[in-house]
Amino acid sequence: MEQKITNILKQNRLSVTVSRQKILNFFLSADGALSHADIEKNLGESFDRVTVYRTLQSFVEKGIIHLIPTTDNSIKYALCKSDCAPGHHHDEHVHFICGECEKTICLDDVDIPLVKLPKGFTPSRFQMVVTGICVECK
Amino acid sequence: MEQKITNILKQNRLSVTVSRQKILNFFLSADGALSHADIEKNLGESFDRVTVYRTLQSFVEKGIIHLIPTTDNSIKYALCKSDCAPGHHHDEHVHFICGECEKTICLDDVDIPLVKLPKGFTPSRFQMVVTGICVECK
DNA sequence: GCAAATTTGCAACAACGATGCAATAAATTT
DNA sequence: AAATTTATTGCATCGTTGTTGCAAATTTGC
Repeated sequence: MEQKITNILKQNRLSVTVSRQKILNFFLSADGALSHADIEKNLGESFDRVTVYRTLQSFVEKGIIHLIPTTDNSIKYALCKSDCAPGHHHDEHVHFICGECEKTICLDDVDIPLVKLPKGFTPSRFQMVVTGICVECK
Repeated sequence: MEQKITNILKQNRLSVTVSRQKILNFFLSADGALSHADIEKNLGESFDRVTVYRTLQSFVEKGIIHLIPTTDNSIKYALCKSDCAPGHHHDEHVHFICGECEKTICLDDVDIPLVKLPKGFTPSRFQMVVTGICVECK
């Protein structure tokens, strides 16, 4: 586990630091998407807010995690599947936001269906968010 | 036009005030989705920030406008089609965010395709965001 | 183990959004 | 149409979120 985390960081040409290891570890153990606040809460007082922000930024840039669109002015991050590469994300799955537990869940097995756009629109990325009640909450 | 705006407000049991009229008018004349900042910029110094926030909130509650999910921690609002009702939105169309001009466009004619969720998930709302380059930008 | 390159923490700052309360404006009543 | 009730606005204030510059501390490569 320890080794796996180090490998992921090295593969992405990121220095292996304690904060990056801890944050990445938290993503690997978490079941859903995480917000900045979730991470800070989990890490306690060990790191500065700024460090967390910068760590998340670098993870997004390297394609280790991806952003999930929300309507509530919050940013959520989730681990990318292994076939994500810098600049080229393969997170083309549906995200589910539970209105009860507020968790954001990656439905890795649910592909985003294709849609036909009007003439002239060139899509580069499709994202789909479903709101409702998750399995756990009922 | 003046009359149309007043009617919309009255139909939704909202007092007809200058700020609400101006903001609603801006939505009717705008082609894409608007952020709080867009609205403040457009209105100039005429209204307090708080008034704009509260106006947008009440419009969302009444179903006059709806929220659009974004990944950049900003809130965008767009006019609902006429068949929106309080609590029951019919904004089941695709939203397009242009990476060039940064505009968010409602593709009213593009329906969100149905997806089959895993057992136990009860969906209440589907949203789809496509990023890319819009007609205007190329 | 040492020098160069990164990363971290701190301080300060800006933007965004919420709330309580008094002043103002709109809707109702008579 | 004036008076009363009701709803909205503006102001002050506060908290959260996210950014930037810079010196101190770590990591990396040798």
